[in-house]
Amino acid sequence: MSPRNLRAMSPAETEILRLVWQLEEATVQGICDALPAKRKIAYKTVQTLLRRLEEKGYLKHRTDGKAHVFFPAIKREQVIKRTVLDFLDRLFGGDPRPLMQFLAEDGHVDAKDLEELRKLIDNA
Amino acid sequence: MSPRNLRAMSPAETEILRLVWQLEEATVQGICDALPAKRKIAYKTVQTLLRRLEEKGYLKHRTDGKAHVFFPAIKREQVIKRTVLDFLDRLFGGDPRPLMQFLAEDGHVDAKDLEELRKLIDNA
DNA sequence: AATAATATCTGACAACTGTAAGAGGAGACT
DNA sequence: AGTCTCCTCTTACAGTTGTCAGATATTATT
Repeated sequence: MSPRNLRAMSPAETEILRLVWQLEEATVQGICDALPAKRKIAYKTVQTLLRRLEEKGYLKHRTDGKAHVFFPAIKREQVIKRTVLDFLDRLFGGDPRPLMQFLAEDGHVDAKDLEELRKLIDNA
Repeated sequence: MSPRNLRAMSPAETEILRLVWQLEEATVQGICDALPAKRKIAYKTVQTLLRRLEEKGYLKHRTDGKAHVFFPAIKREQVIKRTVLDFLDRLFGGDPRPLMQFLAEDGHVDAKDLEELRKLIDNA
């Protein structure tokens, strides 16, 4: 139960969990509708992924009418933290700077964003 | 052959590839020695992971004496780019800012690092 | 030359993943 | 009441992953 015992989620599961976070709670259909147009997954597949996320302890559901409404069982921040740190370890040996640098250099974060982040830190 | 056709690497493979980058080139034994003390993997397992990385096109090897010396077949930057962007997509829908913010807030990057990065951008 | 040490090559195998189809229930429409 | 539609529940299945062991080859050593 403890987030320490969380089985890792697969890439496809991660994709789905993100959408649940975005919608705050969601039915299978809801997730299907929220999928990026580019990314076509069958209803049944989404259902499987949601079930597995629940089995692994990331989600819970309640029943609303005939449909299941899934919602997070663990705080997003916790999942993000574990996931990012794990990623950082494997790809960069735990050093976050190359990642920051990549984000900065590849134009994914511009100077303004960076300035905001700087303030965010200075004020912490 | 084109990096466009690269099959995704698994987490364990990523871990190993990072060590090859770090050592620039490496034998199975070299990787074993470079593994973090925390992370115990059998020689044979490392061998399998290196072989799979080669099958997938991430590594090549030459023979030196009786041992294989593995080295990158694709530029690290390319792999990093694909891997990070994929990660970003799945976990954050492609928006890098929450990731930057996480890195900043969780103290993994301090104000000084951030300042450096800011310069890096301003001068670009 | 026989032996020890060290490698590779090949094979294994259960668990996990991605992807989905089929059976069957419950409410809505005719 | 029968049928259409939308769900869930159960089952499937090949490919990938994590983890290694056994057989065999090559180099070094005695």
